[in-house]
Amino acid sequence: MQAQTRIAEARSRSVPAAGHPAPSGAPAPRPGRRALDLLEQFGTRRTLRRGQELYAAGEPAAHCFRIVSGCARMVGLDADGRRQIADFLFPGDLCGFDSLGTHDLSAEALTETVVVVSYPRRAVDALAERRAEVAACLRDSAARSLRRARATMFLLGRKAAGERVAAFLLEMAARSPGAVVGEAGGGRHVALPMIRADIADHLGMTLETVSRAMAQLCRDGAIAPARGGIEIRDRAALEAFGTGTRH
Amino acid sequence: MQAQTRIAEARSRSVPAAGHPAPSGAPAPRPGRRALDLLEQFGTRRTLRRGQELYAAGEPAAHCFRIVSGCARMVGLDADGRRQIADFLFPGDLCGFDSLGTHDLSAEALTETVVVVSYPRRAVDALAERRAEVAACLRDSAARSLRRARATMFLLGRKAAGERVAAFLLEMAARSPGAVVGEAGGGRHVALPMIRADIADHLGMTLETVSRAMAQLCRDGAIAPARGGIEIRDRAALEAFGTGTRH
DNA sequence: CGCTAAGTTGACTGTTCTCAAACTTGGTGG
DNA sequence: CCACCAAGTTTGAGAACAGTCAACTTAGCG
Repeated sequence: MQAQTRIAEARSRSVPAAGHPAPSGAPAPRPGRRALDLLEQFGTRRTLRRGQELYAAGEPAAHCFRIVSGCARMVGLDADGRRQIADFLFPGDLCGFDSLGTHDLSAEALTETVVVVSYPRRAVDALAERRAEVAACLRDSAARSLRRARATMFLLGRKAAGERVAAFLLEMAARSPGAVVGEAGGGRHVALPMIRADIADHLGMTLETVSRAMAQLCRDGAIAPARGGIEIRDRAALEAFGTGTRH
Repeated sequence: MQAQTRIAEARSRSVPAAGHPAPSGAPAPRPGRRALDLLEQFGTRRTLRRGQELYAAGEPAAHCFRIVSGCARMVGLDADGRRQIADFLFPGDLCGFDSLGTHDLSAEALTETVVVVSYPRRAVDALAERRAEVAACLRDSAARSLRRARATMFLLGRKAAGERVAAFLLEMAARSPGAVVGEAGGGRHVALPMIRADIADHLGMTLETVSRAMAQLCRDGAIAPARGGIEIRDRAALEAFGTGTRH
């Protein structure tokens, strides 16, 4: 476990463990997300097959999207072919709204079929211009993305392999479609529509290390393999896993 | 060098190396940042000493800030005392504008004195409500923060130690006060107001490893030590450094 | 001119990567 | 119906990058 600059007085002001401000806390009020209903009239439905792109990095951001069903991933590639998955997207999630000019990442369908609603950027901007509540909603959405990104930064910079996998599974449990906020955990099924390589590229590690960490979690009885994902058997064990190992 | 999921067709749509969309490219138009001048009437000036907090993580976001002079850091701490510096702030940079409800990170003065302008959150929100161009400006600012955060995620997840340090120095060169956009590089002085531990906590490594990487860069002739920072001697060498090593 | 904080360097350890092989799983076609 | 194949996953053995611990040097400051 890497211990440099270990701050002695680690007070209550700590970084949220996973992506969410309060993973099992308040039911997330999402102030005025209803405001986006005004946008619905401009939306057109689209269906994608697995691996297809909603948009590519560098492309002019002409459209934004809302996931209706299925899952997607937001992918960054560098010149060497190294890949970083910034985030996974589930039904209800927005993407492309926080791009300026061009998209900085690609968005790709993860499941066999993904249904999205596509909004023309011009319509979004025009509506935000006229209706302050829409602008506020978009600002709020961007702030939420930023908060999630920062939690991921913390995970990538300061957590050991085991901790990352455990945090990832807990986040998936909280975000997956059908996740019940405030669920006590235990016997909870968590769908993992992405392959190991995707998880690895999200967590900044190799797929082998992901596999090993999950095998260890199974041996510890924290999780159990299940069709298309895992089942959380011991939430406390999952939360504690990997602490005390960082290089 | 970690090579899993190395995508063969690494096309042109690649992640920007450092934090900036185009580090040496277009002069960054910043559409309508002038709009924030409307906010100036609500701003009050404040001076902080080194180590003092602008705000603490978890605190209600009652104020937002603009750095006038000096530098600051945005810090996340977890319960174990592990620290992650999400970003450094330089004169002209905004912070606290993208918080919803509470600040998710702390902001702390880095240099001996930091002068900031403080804006009451209520005034910011009220102005954004009435003036669409202000709302657009804030949305734009949040998008830029998000883009920077994603570039850092890529760096933390997929770059080797040497590459991280090199990318960091190049980013500092681009962002430091007095940075001339489009400067050819070579003989360029880069101020580093933060200590090694800060750099380490930003790059997700130990201060010893940061020190070793910088020593190597000096030996390679890419940089040279200079008072309060470094000097870039060979920009190309700096850009190429560390590629070909990732575990 | 000593004191403290910051930075450097060395030796050693270990977590994670790399390479490689075996094993599932699901789909296809003979 | 089952052999076969491809994609994905698991597991093992060894290497190496980066972390840990520790000593030493340098810089700043009263």
